[in-house]
Amino acid sequence: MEVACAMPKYEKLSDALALEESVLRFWEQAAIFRKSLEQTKDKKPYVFYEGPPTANGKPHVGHLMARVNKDLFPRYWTMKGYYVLRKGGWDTHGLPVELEVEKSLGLQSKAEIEKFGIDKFAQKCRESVWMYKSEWERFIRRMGFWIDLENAYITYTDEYIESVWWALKRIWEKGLLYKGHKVLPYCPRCGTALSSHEVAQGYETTKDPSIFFALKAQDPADSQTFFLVWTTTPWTVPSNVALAVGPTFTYAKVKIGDEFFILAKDLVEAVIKDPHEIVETFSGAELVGMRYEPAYKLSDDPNAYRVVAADFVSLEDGTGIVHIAPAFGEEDYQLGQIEKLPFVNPVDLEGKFTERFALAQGQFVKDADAVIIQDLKQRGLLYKSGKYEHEYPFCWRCKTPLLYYARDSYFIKTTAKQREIIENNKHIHWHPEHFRDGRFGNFLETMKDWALSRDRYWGTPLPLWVCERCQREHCVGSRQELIDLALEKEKARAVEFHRPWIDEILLRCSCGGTMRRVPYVIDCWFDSGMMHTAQWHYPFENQEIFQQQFPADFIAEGVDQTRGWFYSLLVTSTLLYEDHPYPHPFKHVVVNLMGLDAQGRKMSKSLGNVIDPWDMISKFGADAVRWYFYSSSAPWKDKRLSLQAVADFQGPLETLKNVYNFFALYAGIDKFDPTQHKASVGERTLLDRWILSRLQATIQTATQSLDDYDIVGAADALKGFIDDLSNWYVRNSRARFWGSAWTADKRAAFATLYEVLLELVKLMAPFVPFLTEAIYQNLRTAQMPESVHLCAWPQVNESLRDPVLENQMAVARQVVTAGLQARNKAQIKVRQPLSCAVVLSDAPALSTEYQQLIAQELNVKRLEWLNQTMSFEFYTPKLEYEKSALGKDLRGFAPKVMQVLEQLNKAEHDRRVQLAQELKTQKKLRLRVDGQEVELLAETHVRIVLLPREGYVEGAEGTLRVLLDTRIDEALRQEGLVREFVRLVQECRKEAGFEVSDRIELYYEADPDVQTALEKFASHVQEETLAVTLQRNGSFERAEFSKELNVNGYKAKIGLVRKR
RNA sequence: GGGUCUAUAGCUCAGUGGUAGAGCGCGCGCCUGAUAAGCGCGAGGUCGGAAGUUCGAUUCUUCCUAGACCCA
Repeated sequence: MEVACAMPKYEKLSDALALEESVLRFWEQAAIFRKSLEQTKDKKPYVFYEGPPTANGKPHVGHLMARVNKDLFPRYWTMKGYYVLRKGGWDTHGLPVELEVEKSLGLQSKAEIEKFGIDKFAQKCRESVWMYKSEWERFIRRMGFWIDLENAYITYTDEYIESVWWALKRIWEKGLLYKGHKVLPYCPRCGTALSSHEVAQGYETTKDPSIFFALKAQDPADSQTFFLVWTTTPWTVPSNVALAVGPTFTYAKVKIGDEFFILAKDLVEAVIKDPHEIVETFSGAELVGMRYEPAYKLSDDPNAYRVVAADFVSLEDGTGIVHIAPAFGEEDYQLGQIEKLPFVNPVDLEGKFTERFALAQGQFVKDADAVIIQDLKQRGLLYKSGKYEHEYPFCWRCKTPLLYYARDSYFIKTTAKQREIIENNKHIHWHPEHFRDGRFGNFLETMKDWALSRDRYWGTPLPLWVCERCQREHCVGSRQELIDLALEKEKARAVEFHRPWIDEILLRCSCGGTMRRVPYVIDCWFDSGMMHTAQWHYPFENQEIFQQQFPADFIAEGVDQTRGWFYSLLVTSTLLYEDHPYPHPFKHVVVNLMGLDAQGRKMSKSLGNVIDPWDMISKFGADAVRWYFYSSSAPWKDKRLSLQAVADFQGPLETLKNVYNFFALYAGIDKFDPTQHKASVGERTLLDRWILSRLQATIQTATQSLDDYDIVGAADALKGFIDDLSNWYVRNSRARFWGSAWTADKRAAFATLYEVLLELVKLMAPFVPFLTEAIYQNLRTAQMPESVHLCAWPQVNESLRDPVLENQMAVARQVVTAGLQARNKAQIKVRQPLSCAVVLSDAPALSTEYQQLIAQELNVKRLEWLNQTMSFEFYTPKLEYEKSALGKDLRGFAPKVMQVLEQLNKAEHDRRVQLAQELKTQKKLRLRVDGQEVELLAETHVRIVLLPREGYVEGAEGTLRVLLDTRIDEALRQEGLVREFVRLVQECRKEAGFEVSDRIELYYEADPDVQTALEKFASHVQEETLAVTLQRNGSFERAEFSKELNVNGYKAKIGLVRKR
């Protein structure tokens, strides 16, 4: 694209893909994004936070869906005159990165990583996070997403980490960072515990074994009595140290064969399928204290292997007797603490059995299930086994089943600030609103402390040092502090804040001992959750920018971030900035749902239904994809994605292009100069004033909708306006663009459409930045901003608003619709002029201007506007009668009366009018039937309906009716012939490839009827077809184009010569 | 098992305590100085199912079914 010259270019638009490439080049060459920031940099800020992606995976549809929203609002607020700094960001730490590297290096475990070398491993991780960087840049550029990637924050830099350390230290100083020993979901493959929001990402439906096994009661009385116990994790049976019962439940002793089984009475029928009888019942409390023989005796503790009471026992499934293994369940662990049960853990950190459980030593626990089941069976302890389908958590990255495992971990005591976090959330504007108290609010209500530490390598090191001598713990909050406390200060000054280097820094304890760092890194969600602060290396630098850019006005991400980024942002911010007024760190959040496939199924690699965003972009272009997401439905609705779906929503963009192309065609031909060809308000026609008023309404709705973060509402308003512009304004204004002289009317038409298009592309610029830019570049004059994206957002001009006009025009359009309907019914083409159309409406008659418009659209000579519904000039009344009422009141006389009424309906028009008027004024009708006087009541027995009179056909729209006089006299017939002839000539012009403005010589031969008509309307024909001459039997041999025609059944032949 | 949301025309979606709407698609037409465009009309719906509140429920309530997401 070139710099605009004095006159707009009015070029025809190229296809979407070429157009967008050319716009991209223009933006880059002219540095439009940078200029948009420069021109607003002293304005009030509108703050956007980028939720950082990881560039070690390719961009997918989910990113696309969030990113279209992330781009829309910054563009909008920039045009509104705000400074919208859009700092990019990259998430570079954590398990996902490590896993990629492990895979590429062929490493299988933490032991292998350590053998390989943590330093080399860290280096590989640092490189790996940029694997798809160029892919991301290509994607972001091509979609027209404007974000500052050059100054993006990167979570692995020392500066970023230092800010995170600062935050951790503040939390530590508040006493909210503590070391706990808790049962946590643990990934044995990755060798680390996971936080609740990570676990939340990995639930899958899976089938696990379901076994009912028997443990022999040490019943003083004797015999073969067993506790019947249920579990879906047979591998935890060796760790069993107790059985829990509900003290208030009733338990039954059931006899099966020679053996007795104890289980909850209510579950007997569900569990026991063998012939059985209940021999005894007792309460759970009575069972407490009983002892049993474990399946595997791994503890000698006298507290082990007894029945205890617990309130979490349920009768929903199982047997009402719960197997307790404190090493592998949170409730079990807590019960173990209360009951002082031993802690039996024969499983190592890789999830494999140790020598403590020889039967399955070295086996992964899930694989050992089968061995244990087989063993129980052989020993006669297995009552029955099967499969149980349920949701079970897997590691969100490596898909290994998680084990609930008692571990040491550092926690942030988020529960201590739960009230503040919930209160803060209440002030955030969620879109959709129900997320605030619904999905997100519920999550906050059930909040747990944040399990922060990870036994891994590539992440922000947890800045806690512990004294080897006195065990004192210290949290380091900055590099300076590290240097101050370090044994080797120079080393601390230079050290990179990553393992293994940071581990080499030893600190001096106040007791004189040496402090060593704990071995953990932290959950990478804490990293990204700290971006509000760490992106600026605050508080070490950028105090002012931070103040300006905190909190965010707006963020947008997918629903999967509910427990991820949304949560980590809110928690870190609430913990750190307790004095800051709510809400923070974001005021508005737009949540989008995930993409589904065309059948509504979740996209997954295994189904093979994953859509690559590039498929859509390279087929339709970025605008089409963007417009699809904006206009199809709200972001938080399910989206069934397919190429067809995108194609289905392109109508408005095509229409906009057509309107532009129409305008450009004539503006180019007539060299319309917006600085010269102006029109005052008084010179604007009805249609001009109407479209300008509609434009104001559209500006108002679009602005209000975007202010409310209602994207689809704004898109709907724009769609409606484009439709009105094309199908009413342009459609009815075309002839105004053809005139050769610059009359006031022509100036008004050009000026109006020009102004409307300019405003419209501004309104649409945040949605479809490419198309609008291309149109703008063709319309702008040298005085206007260089790019549509540097323009100010349109303001409503109240003086141009005219609601009355808009309402009246709506009525006019109704009349036209009803009239065309009548033509359809009558099977008379619009091209055939008719003498008269009659409007019946409760609305007051429209003024002449409207009536002319309507007459032109309906192609009628005259328009009658009637208010009263009882008009017998065009309608003839018909008596309708109520058979049931007549039958009830007149009995056997009724058929005769009906016969008479039928006859009256065949009477002369005048006679029927007379009856109708009688009925109307007197509310009754007197008839003589067979010499008898009969009185019929209006409404009860008879009522009047109006039928179009002979020669009229009716159409209706709402309460409005339009009658067409369908009688065609000779004059009308001739006009119809002429118009048909003109149409055929126009078609030939097109077929011959002439330009719309080419003058022609026109020759014809035709049947006499046609000939007569043509002679009569010669000048009209010439005007319409731009024929400088119209000759009968002219020299066809000269014609560049000639054709035999069928004019309403008459033969004709024409020849065309183009005049140069 | 629990929570949030969704269910309206073939498809994508609006909407309302009082006879159901749009766009796309389909059928039939129309128009053309927007020309590989444009427009009109028509068909097509037990408003997911059941019960309740009400004079009246697609709308409000409860339950059920299905889907999406989340939690355990």
